[in-house]
Amino acid sequence: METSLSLERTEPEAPAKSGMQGDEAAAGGTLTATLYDRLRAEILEGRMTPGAKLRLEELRGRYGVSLSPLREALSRLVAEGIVVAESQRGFTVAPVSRAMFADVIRLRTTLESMALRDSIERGGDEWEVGVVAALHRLKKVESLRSAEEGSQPWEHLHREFHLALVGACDSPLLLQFCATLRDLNDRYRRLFLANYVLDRNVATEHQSIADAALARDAERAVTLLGEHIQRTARNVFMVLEKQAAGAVSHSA
Amino acid sequence: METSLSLERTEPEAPAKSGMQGDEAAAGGTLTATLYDRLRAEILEGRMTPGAKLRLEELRGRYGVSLSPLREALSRLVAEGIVVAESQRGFTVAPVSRAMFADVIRLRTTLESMALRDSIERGGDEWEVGVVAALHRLKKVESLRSAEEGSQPWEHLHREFHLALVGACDSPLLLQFCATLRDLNDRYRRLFLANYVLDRNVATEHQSIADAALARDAERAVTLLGEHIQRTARNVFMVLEKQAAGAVSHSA
DNA sequence: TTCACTAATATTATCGATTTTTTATTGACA
DNA sequence: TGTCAATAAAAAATCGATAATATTAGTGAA
Repeated sequence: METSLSLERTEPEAPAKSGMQGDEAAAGGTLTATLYDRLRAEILEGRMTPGAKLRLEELRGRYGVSLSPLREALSRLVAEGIVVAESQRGFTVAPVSRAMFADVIRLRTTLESMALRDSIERGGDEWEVGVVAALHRLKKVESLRSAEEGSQPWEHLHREFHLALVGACDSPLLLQFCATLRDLNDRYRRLFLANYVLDRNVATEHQSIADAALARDAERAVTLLGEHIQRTARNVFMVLEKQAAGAVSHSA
Repeated sequence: METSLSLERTEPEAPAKSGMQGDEAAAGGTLTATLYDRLRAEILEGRMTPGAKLRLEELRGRYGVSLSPLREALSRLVAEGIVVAESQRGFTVAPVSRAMFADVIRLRTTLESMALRDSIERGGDEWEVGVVAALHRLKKVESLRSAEEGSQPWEHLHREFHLALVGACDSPLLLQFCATLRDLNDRYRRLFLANYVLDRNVATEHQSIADAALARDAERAVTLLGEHIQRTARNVFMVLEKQAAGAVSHSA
């Protein structure tokens, strides 16, 4: 119930972040940055139980580092709302809730629509190329079937596609907000739709959105994007409601 | 040029934050939280030169603490985009730019309008009371004249007023985004309009916005709020443009 | 049995010192 | 005089240890 969103961007130190979730921690940087990337990915990819205690000693052992960089990485995640800090009581993985998810979906739909509209309006050739390319790569992976929705490569390309769509939006801030919301959205999807069997043709949806966008039909593109987001959300809600309150996830 | 916004909220450890900027670090908590509050306030209140290097040794001396809590506090600010970290090169105060400010203003206007609309729609008695009370307190301070715009108490009450306006919006996330944007906005105002002589009746503007909101005239309220934000922004832009590129600020 | 209190244990928060990397300085060489 | 390289100084990142705080276990009284 309490998440903060941070919005960073392309900051020098933490090379990964939103853009490249799959890609493991970029070496070379500081230990803090590496840990930040790894922890962030673990939580956002649904590999950590919401609300779970983050024992420092355990993490220290697991990653083979000292407390300092560990606490620094956690501090960043706290500011992002992905981790919660309680005075004198350490850190815990941010909890999940129906209300929070509903909020995320609502805002994401609104903001990403704004960004998409803007992008369609000012997008040039490079933008069009980017969208087409991203869609192509995504479709390729989907056709392979070796990777169903939720697989690492699919996740990455799916993110890239949505990124490409709004790529021509000229508000860095808005794009950051969108990225944050998408991250939060995806966390829920991965947590609650882990082994989910597709009941619809997601690929077709992406195709339609891209088509509308490239045809500069903002109205239609925004509508389709909204439906796209809502559909997945609906499925998450169903699972979410089946599980009384707690967050029944996987590993710890 | 690159800011991240964080959005936190009412997190247990850092009691202050957006809500109570003036109020110094709440004791009792951890050292990290205290430092976070102090540094955040210093930067946001315009007391630190944008882009300035944050020498750890110096800060350590100034606050009489060790590196650990200091670095943790800075890490949080990094995630918020208020401080920039460069790998192996330490921390610097986030820079300012015309483009960034323009982005902040644009998004703030949009998002705060959304929040205000929502608030007007669902606000109940308590909300109305809150708005009236906040406006009253603000007017009182303004009439005192002992404190012109920019004074500590004025800053606080001004923030409270804007907060009260959108108080009935039921999207915590949206409110956090708004708070973040308001913080960034205010940073520019304080940096560039430090000793600014009012050329307009800000008090009247607040009154009008409140009136429209309480009359449930969302359209009018949103319009007035937008103009209110734009007017101050215009003044900031003027100063901003007079100063070639650099940020000519005060201390530090 | 349950509550309150104290002792023991575990965990976190902070510190001081060490290692690593960057930045500044100096001097050789063209 | 200017450039480059080697070195010295400064700064940042990381570590291991200590102090502070919370949690658990245990004991005795109601």
